[in-house]
Amino acid sequence: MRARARIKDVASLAGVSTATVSRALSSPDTVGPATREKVMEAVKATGYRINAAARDLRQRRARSILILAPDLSNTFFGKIFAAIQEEASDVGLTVQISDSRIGRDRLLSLGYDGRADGIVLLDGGIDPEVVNGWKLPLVQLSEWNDEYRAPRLGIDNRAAARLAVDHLADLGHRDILHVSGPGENVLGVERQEGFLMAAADRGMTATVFPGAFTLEAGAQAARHWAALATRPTAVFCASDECALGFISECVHAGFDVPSDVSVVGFDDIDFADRFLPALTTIRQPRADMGRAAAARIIQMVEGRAAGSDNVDALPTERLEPALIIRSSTGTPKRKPGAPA
Amino acid sequence: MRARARIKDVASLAGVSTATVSRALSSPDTVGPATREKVMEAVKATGYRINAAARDLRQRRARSILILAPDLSNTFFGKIFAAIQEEASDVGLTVQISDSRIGRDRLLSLGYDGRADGIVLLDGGIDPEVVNGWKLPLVQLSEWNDEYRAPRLGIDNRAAARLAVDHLADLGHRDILHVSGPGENVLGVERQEGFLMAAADRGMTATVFPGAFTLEAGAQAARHWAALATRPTAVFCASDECALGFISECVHAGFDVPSDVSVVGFDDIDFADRFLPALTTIRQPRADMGRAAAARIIQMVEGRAAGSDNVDALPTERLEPALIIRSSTGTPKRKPGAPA
DNA sequence: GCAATGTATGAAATCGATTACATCTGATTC
DNA sequence: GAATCAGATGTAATCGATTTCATACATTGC
Repeated sequence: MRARARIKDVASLAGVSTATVSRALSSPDTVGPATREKVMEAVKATGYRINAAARDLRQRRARSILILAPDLSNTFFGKIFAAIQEEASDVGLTVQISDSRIGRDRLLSLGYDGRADGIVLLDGGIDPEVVNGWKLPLVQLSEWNDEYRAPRLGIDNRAAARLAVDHLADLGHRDILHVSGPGENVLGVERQEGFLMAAADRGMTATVFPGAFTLEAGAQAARHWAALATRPTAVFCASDECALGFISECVHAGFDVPSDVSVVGFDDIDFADRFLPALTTIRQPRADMGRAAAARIIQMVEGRAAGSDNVDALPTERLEPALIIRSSTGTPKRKPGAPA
Repeated sequence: MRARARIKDVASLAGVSTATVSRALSSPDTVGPATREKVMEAVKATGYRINAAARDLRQRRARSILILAPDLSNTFFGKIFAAIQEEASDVGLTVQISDSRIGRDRLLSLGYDGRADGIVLLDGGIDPEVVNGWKLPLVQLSEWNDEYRAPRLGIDNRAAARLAVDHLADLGHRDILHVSGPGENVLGVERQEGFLMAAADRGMTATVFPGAFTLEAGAQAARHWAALATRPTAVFCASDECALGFISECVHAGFDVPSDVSVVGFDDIDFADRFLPALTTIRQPRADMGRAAAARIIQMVEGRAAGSDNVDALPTERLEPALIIRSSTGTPKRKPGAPA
């Protein structure tokens, strides 16, 4: 077997023109049944597969979507990637993936070189000039940035934080701590705002430690917490990883969770329910988020191909977070010496 | 601003031919300095970006590599994806990603439609006919299959299992259990073989529970273990997830790790050192694996482009696993009633 | 029996770049 | 001053598909 067969080879083997082969493959009902048969045989005989570059060039589409995320190794993204890829594959689109922190020029090219028909953006921290410079259908997922002209999909992080705070309030906690996400991140900021507002509404004493979404940030926050003169009886962490880091460090320091401190995480990663203690957390429906983003971007891409022009303006979509109560939260211990 | 600028637009604005623009961009030193300047200005003025489909068609390369993995959401792959993407991006290649279980025909197309120059394959379970049917540079990473005609990169799983067994033997365990990977998976098979051989060499009693790489498989194995009349004092699990599931279930059933049972995992995922107890495990250098695979596939792709023909035949490469000792393993409890 | 219509097919233009080859200019050599 | 050469640039072919338009033929209606 020599080089790849081209459409020309199929055509001459079948004794028809390339136009007919093309038609037989892409819209079979426009060619005669006998011809179609001949073509299909020739395709099989030559092992012909379409050359995507040639087709994409002619049709000015790429049949591919691009996912941009700030850190591909973040376990939070895995399920989202999988869901997007599944939806995309179902409609014949391939998926490209790239770290969104690869440098301005490379990034601009990615959205501009005709290899992607649409972009799912999981990073709200990219220069808006770059993002708005792309002339492609774009969906913001999970994170967002008000300056991007693109619809947003994700949960309401303020409301989600309120779920956590209300749960702790209901358990009887009066003095609570938040280990926040990184300061420049919208998700962290909104969760913190939701935390503070909800705590105020419930008349609770609220403290915030600036943190990050990482295990290490949680561990560090735990050390600060432990050093406090009067320690809050409950902690709401900006991510599950942060929460697990917090718990881990607390336990190592001799504290018990939840009797010394209740901990609520955020995300509901796979390990959350197997951790010891199993983690109470706010679930983000990551697979749903991925599916919704994929559906939206596909709709935009196809809509654009079909000529409707206002598909890009479809509105923001909210998905529902849920409070998952497990074993890392409980009622606060009575203060030593306090009345029963 | 209208539609995207094409090379023709740049050429006429700069007052040169398209050939000159092309040369000014791809090999600047072959055009005169004044011309180069004019072209660059025209590029800036028009906002021109190359159309990748056209370039790829003409050059018969895609400047893209494809990663195929059996489950994109598996946390094990994240670091690998990130490492590959980083290396690829450095040399101007984009990365496509797909689940490798998307159906034979789609899969065949992926390696055949000219959109990828090379493939990194993380799945040893694909029909060899499909894999060998691709006429592309190919690297097997982590998993492999002897019938694929492609170099392999990964650790020696038998030797890795031996590290775990030796560690347990050194601690004084005499009766050990292995919760294996899924039966059809080479990684699971080799780890099991390594386990059995090492246990035999050390004169230990060895049992195997068929399992999987999942949390749930570990939990289930723990229930079986707990039900045993004489329980092995140590367990080697085929993955960290499995190990965490095992520990979690044991603790819930009232056992203590490591005093009732020592547990060794495999992979060293990020959570391993924050779990309670911190998990003793075999580290797979995932970032190194990704980097090595990327380097290899890039070498093959460039080599092929440069005309050398035997790059595909480069040999298998072994990376070193390491035993990471943490808190989930310890000396076995003396049997009740046994002499001190 | 003839115009009108529809169906199947082919020829050739097209998508937007790269590149082989031709041409032109000016410098170098003898 | 002619011959040679190198460097810069342009012309046109090319990559491999899709799609417009034209054509050939069969079918329908009157």
